[in-house]
Order: sequence, then structure tokens, then C-alpha cells
Amino acid sequence: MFALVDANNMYVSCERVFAPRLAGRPVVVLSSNDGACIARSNEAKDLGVKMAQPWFQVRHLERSAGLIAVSANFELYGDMSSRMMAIEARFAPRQEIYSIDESFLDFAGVRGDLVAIGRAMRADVLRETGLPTSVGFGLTKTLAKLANHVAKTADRKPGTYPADLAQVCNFGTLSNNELEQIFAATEVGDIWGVGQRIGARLGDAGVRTVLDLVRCDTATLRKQFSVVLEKTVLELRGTSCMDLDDAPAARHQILVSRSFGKAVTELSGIVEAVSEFAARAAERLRQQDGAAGAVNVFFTTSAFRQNDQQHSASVTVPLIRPTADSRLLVGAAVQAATGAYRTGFNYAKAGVMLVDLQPAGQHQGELDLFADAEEGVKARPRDRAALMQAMDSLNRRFGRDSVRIGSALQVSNSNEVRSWSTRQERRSPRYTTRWDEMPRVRA
DNA sequence: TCTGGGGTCCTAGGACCC
DNA sequence: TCTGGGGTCCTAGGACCC
Repeated sequence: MFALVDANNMYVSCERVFAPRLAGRPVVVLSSNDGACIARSNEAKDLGVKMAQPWFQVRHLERSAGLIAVSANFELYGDMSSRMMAIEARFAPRQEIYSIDESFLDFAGVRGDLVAIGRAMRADVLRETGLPTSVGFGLTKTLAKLANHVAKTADRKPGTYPADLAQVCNFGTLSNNELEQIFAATEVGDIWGVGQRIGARLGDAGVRTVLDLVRCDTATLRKQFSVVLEKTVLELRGTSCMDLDDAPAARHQILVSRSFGKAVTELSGIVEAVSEFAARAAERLRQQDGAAGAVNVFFTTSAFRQNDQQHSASVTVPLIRPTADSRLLVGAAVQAATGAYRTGFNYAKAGVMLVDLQPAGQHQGELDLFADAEEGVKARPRDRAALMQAMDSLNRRFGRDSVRIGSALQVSNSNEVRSWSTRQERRSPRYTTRWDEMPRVRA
């Protein structure tokens, strides 16, 4: 038996823990540049705010409906997430952390009333972190996801599903008949693995509810759609096709990308941004003890600005050998950006992707063959690793960017506000991860 | 004026090989 | 006129997730 536990409106709930004035109010959390709504409280959903909806489209609700918007504070959310995950892990032998606000738990072999266990887990998470959660139990991961959807919806919109399934929903206790009624009341698009495109195509074929879908012939689905959809249907019928993954492998790619706060036209701005993104990606690469075989750099104009000439560049630079050295990775990114840059465009977004990732130190044998080819970076591998380690630990201790790669600083002084950097005008303090931003209690 | 930032998996088709 | 066949590997793109 699997459980899927997730926080309700995670980002908004995190903000509410430290700002009680947000309780009961319509609240949205905004993406970088305060561009779009990436989380909504139930009250904001009721006002009709859609996921990923541009802020300028709903901004009028600030005055007319008391909508409150805050900038995303990912440092806070990440820390709250790890606290929540640790509590959930106490309740089952195995846990897969699926996203910042969701984990699957494997209850195989656990005895007792699962609904009672689910309620106890909710209560612990709420008491220890302040975050409200929903819990769904099912024979497969897809069913657990659906049970979770039922738990949340029964709580939020009474009438859709039986009221006693609110907050904690265990499909294991339902009869076939009851389960069919739930399937019939759920649209295919609400299923894990069916998005907009597939949902629309299924709709065209007359398959609208989950009940319609589970009655389809799997071989036909496989032929007309994909094995992914076939697996989804098998899982809905109770045949487990997806295992719990409690030992996540290292990432296959590392991406750092950002929309600019203001359009960038000069090469210098692109180079600055790309340098910083590459340095940030390299940090993450070293965290997983990996090395990158190639660096991809892209930058693009905005398709939303229809009067602008459009241009997208994407260049991949292979490295002489896999590395996690920020200097080499930043160098490669700058080289790629310089080569692909074209003058006369309003660039709106850029990114750096590290690809061909592999465990660090796999290529020890061939090292010195190529040493001279890495221009400007003269260091033996061991010195190189030590230097990067020192840089990472200084940055951890004294704050991000205490030590940086030179080329990221060449163009503009680090103290001045760079034109491309993102705007976040409404960010809350990082209450749980910065000493100087901790909440204060007045006696 | 203003439109997120990460990831994963699968598939089709081309390059290449014998 | 007729112009092999089967396999692997890689990449780009599409779909999905939160």
C-alpha cells in the first residue's frame, strides 16, 4: 500500500506560518520577476486566479478583492520542506521525496488502521511545522495520487466526493462500487500522467472520466498514445507498474535559467548572466559529486513581445574532459554565449545546462595528457578539487557569492544592481535559514 | 509595461555500421 | 524498370510532472 502526502498550497502555507495576517485571505506567490502566480491559496483559487497566470492579469484583484501577492522565497520553502519530509518519514519504512511538497510512503507490511495513521501524520506535521497536508492511500502510486486528490477536493469542495474522505482518503477501504463512483466523478485530466494534450485527445475520443479510461483496451491505448498511458491505466486498475524510489540517482542534467528583469541587448549582459548561471550550476554539480561532459547555453527573446524580432540561440560546448571546475564551466559558457550572440535583439531569458553528467573522478588516468589544453587554468586535478571545495565552504559559511569566479565580475561591479537581474519586491524574510532574518518574539 | 524554473521519460528519425 | 536489411546509438522534440 502506498501513501501520497502533500502540503496544501505549499508556498502559500509556508508564508502563512510566519504571517498569520495571511490566514483566510486570498494569497498568491509570484515567480521570479514577480511575473506569474505559482501558488494560490484556496481563497485565491475561488477568485479565479489560475496556475501560472501572469500577475498583471490579476493585479486588479488587489484593490477589488483584497488579493495579497508575495514574491517566492524558495530558501524558506526548501527548509520547511525538509522539516516536513523528516516528520512523514517517521510513519513508514520507506519514503520517496517526489517534489518539494510531496512524498510517497510505502506502507507494505504496516499493520493498523491506515486512516488513523494518516490522521496522526497530518497532526504531527501541522503541529511541528504549521503546514496543512492531505493524505491518500492506494494500491499503486497512481491510485495513491488519485486518493490524495479526493482527500483534498472533498475538503475544499464539499459535494464532489463523499465527505468522510476529506483530508485522509484510503481507497483500500472502499468497495468496487464506491471506487467506480469516484472514478466516474473524476475527469481524466485530474489523473497523474494525463496532461492537457493527452486529456484533449482522450476527450475527442469520448473518454472523459477516469471510469471511461479504465474501461479502455490497454493495447489500443498503447498503440494510439504511448506505453506511459497504458501503465497509468494498469495502475488505476490496481496493477503496480511504478516502484517506490527511495534512493534517488544523481541528476542527469543541471539547469539554471532565469528571465531577465529587463530586456538585455548587449553581449556584456548576456555574458554576465551566463557566467553567474554557470557558476551556480557548477555548485550544484559538486553537491552531487559529479562532473559535466558538456555545457549548453541558450538565450532567447520573448515570444510575448510580438513586435520584437525573435531570436533563440542554443549552443553546446563539449569539454575536453568532464569537470566540475567552475572556472572551466564558466569559461565554456562564456565562449558559447559570445559565439552565439547576435546584435539587435531584446533578449528576455537565458540559461546554462550542464549535460553528460557523470561521477567525478572517473577519468583520473588520462588527466595530464590534456593539462596543457585547458588554457588559463593551470592546476593539477587535486589542487583543482581543493580549490573548488574551499570556494564552496567559504560561500556556505559567509554567504553566497563571498567568493566568485572573476569573469562574472568583469563587466560590472558586483555591488551595483545589474540590469538583467530578477526583481523580487515582495519577498518575505528567510525566517528559518538566516540568523539575521529570524522572527523576533516580543515579551 | 508586465507572462516561472526546474526536472523526467519516451519516441521518431537520422547517422552509421556490417 | 529494378537499387539490402538489420542493428545500434544519438539527438531533438514532445509530453508529462510540480
